[in-house]
Amino acid sequence: MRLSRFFLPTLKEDPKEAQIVSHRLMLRAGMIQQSSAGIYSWLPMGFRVLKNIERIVREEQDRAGALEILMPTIQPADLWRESGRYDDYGKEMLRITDRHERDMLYGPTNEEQVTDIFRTHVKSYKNLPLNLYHIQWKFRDEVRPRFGIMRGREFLMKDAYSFDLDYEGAKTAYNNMFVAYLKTFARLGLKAIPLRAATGPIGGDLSHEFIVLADTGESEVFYHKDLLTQKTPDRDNYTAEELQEIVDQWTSFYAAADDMHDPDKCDVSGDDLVTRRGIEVGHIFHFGDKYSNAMGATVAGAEGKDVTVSMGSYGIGVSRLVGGIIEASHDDDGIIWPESVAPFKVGLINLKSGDDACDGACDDFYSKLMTAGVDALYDDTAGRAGEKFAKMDLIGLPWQATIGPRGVKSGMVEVKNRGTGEKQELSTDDALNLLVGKA
RNA sequence: CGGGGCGUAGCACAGCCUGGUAGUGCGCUCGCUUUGGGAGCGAGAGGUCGCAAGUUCGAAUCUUGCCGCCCCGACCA
Repeated sequence: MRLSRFFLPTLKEDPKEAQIVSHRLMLRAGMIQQSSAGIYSWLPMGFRVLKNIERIVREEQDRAGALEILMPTIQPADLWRESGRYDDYGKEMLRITDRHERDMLYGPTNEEQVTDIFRTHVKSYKNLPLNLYHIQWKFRDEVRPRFGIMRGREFLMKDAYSFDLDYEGAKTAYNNMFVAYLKTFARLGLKAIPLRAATGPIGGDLSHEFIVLADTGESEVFYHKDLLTQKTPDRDNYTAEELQEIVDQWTSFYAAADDMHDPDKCDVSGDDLVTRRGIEVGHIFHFGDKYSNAMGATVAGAEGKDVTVSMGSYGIGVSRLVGGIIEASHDDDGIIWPESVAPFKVGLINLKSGDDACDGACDDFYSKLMTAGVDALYDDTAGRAGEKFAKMDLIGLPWQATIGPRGVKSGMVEVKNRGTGEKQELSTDDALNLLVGKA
């Protein structure tokens, strides 16, 4: 993509409403535009990152055996009356009345909707286990939206729902998602730690939240330092026993958010206990028959009798992750995107647009990158060098390739790693090989 | 939901107290000079001062009401 043809409204100054770093950088890097409190438009740069995160989340859900569907944003109130949550949910639920005076709502979550799908079509234990997920916009009318995209009212969430015949099956489904989450967050370049969590209004008796460590996180977390050095599971198709082992291993270390942390009951000694701040980016629940019972989601068991299915739900805040990743990965100059989610892999800087030699070398290098399938943003604009460097650092592409009058004669390209700041002068071919290898 | 703050050009802000032709910097457009870390000079474009009512000869400025947004706390993917 040529920058001259792109839409990238960057800002030199900090918008005053943006207090935390991810919000500031997202606005400055032209990723989002606020529409109203807690509601944002996604501009091309932001949308690309959002889609990359969504893609990774989807791939890992698919690998874990979950099946993607798409449920609507607008739901009928009657479904929620069945579960009893229409009255329980309170003002966070955005309620809408259609032209026929029917009560509708903008879904804050989809347990009722998915349970309705399940009970309509699944009648036999032979069709279990089943895990259905979707990646859809949610709306929760938060009293106080803040932190930009991190706590919006409208947000993109992956939510999966598992259906099993009994508790043991449900626990395996839960463990399966637990492991899928470890893999997902690792691919996103994040250190995410699972914490035992209170189950809250969704109900149930087993729940973990996944926290990304970042200094600007909303809550304080306490954990054993060895938790961060655990090996991320990397295989597919673990058996139930293997899943349990992995979960047992990861949960054997002490980890608690401030609301669950009790210094008296914490047996981790001083140096081993780490205290940091974190952002919740995922949450998994086992809640048994809370919804299946209320809504009549039963299947015929092996003995021919109806059995109420055991369910769990598993959320990942996809849009929140955009902010979460920035919180976890930035410096004074701007964002540092992990390669897996970067909007482009390489930023190509033409230091002297309008100069025939520079233009020629850059155009040539750019077309080679494209031919090699490297997603590059080519700054072919007439700006000055400093301005181009600053902008490239701000938007945080993992690799920068700079071609200017100095190197063009000798056929050299300067390649910079945005994360480490390391620069190297390479021949065009070597630079190309390096960047192709990374993409 | 309790407490606090702010609405003036795309962004950051001054002007308001003490009413009298709407300003500054950045950004944007054009020209020239520059060109390896957010350039210099010159010339431009861009604002019904959040909305409404009131006071006044006259309101960005004073009064009242409304709307919007942000921050702190309690609550949440």
